[in-house]
Amino acid sequence: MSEPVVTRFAPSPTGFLHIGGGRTALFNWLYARRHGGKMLLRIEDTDRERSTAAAIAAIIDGLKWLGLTWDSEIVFQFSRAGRHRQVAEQLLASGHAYRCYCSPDELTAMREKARAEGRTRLYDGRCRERSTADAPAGVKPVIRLKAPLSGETMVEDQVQGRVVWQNENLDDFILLRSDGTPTYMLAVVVDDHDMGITHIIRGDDHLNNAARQTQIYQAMGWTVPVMAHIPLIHGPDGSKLSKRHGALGVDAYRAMGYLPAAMRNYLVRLGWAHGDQEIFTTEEMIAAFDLPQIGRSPARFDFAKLENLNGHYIRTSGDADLITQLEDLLPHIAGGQELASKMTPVLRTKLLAAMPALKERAKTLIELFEATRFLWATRPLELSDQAKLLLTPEAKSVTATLLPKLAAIAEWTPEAVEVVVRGFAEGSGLKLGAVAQPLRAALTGRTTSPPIFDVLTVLGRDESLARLRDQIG
RNA sequence: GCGCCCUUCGUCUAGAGGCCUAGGACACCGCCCUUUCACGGCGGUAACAGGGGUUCGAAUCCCCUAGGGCGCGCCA
Repeated sequence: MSEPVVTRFAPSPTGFLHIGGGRTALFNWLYARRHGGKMLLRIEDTDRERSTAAAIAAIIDGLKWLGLTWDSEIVFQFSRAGRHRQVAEQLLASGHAYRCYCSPDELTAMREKARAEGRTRLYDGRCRERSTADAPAGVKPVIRLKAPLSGETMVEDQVQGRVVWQNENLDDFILLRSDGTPTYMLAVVVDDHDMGITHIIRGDDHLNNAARQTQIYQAMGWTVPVMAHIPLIHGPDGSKLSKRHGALGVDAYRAMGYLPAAMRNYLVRLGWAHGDQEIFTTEEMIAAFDLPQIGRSPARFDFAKLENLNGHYIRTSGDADLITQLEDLLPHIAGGQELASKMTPVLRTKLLAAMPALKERAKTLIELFEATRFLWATRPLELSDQAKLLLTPEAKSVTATLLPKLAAIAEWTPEAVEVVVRGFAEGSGLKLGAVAQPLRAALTGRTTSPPIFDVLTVLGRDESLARLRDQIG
């Protein structure tokens, strides 16, 4: 209650914003909102080789799509290198760090030897007591933290509980590289401190780093922020999330037709629960979210549940809003640009009219879009060659009576009508679904959702026709 | 190899010693609704990793084993 909460999301711009990062951002955002605090965004671009402007753009774009906003200006870590170096020098001056002249080759040899002898691969601290007078000429040193040799380092984690490391299992890690740039370990601590971060919420792959970072905080005499290490998301088979599973950029989820609200709801329930509640509005999430309730075991990514949730959000979305969502989606799917150019006020009116019936049966925006294809299609509708094989004399005769209506309302070619009627006539107990099959083939050769209004039209039901007129105009 | 973390239905989870013959959701299977597909309703299959303790009593506490994950870089 005393100090205002400040959280942060700190991705490294070496790729897209993947689903795990999205969840971490969500948790940080929720926690900040819950406590009336702020969430800051820091781009950890100290790896100049791998950081790209495209990745930064993708991360920002992904966060915006998820509806996650950050406060203040974005902090670029690389720009703070001077400050990081200053802290390293300070640590050196206070005796909490030392210069190490070990060459990469020497370190590799040391690790190889340790491995061969079955010992730990930690740095053995050989330069710790080496005086500068003994420094080999021409070697640019790195600066290492003079970590405590005995005792223990403890992290009071909001998710993991109290985690303790014996200090002999922690080594003198590098703070400043030989070229004067800071390592991740130093940069994170300095930035989190300078940015006034009160709560660090991040993936539990950083749990081990938390111990080392705690040692830096202690060496500097700084207050250690509250930490919460959340379990990583795994693939459906329990292994590490790979691209094959769901380690896609959030933009991929947008392209698959998932709604931001559904993503948020799915992500927040992955590893976190609030009793039996499954559906959360953003406000409910904010009100209920808390760190200790987050589970400690990794959760598997399940597309089926995401889809179910997405279907729920599509059904409960406003019709006009869905059309907006579809328009936003168009640029992200194949051939979408072309279709986008076909959007007219008339088409929009038709989409709006059809939406109440269509949104009930779509799990993704892609499915919803496919269900509207009959409205986008150029009329008269073409008959596929495969469908022509279904034509029979009986169908043709029945068609004659329905044709005028259909031509006027649905703009079908005679052949298309015949195919459907034939399918309908083939068995008295024929289900509408059976009719839909040849119909699909007849229309555009597609095997996607049946254009239900067109089917009803063919059936000649006055009621259906009236409804069709009302809804599609 | 060393260190740290984890382990309840197929999946996400509820569960903080008796309320548990373990609850909810997704998925799956039936039935109902329905002139298709959905939605909705009703019902069903399905789990405390294994073994030892502690306790009158353990999914809940302790130990061991097994399995999984993460870390051990002049990457972040």
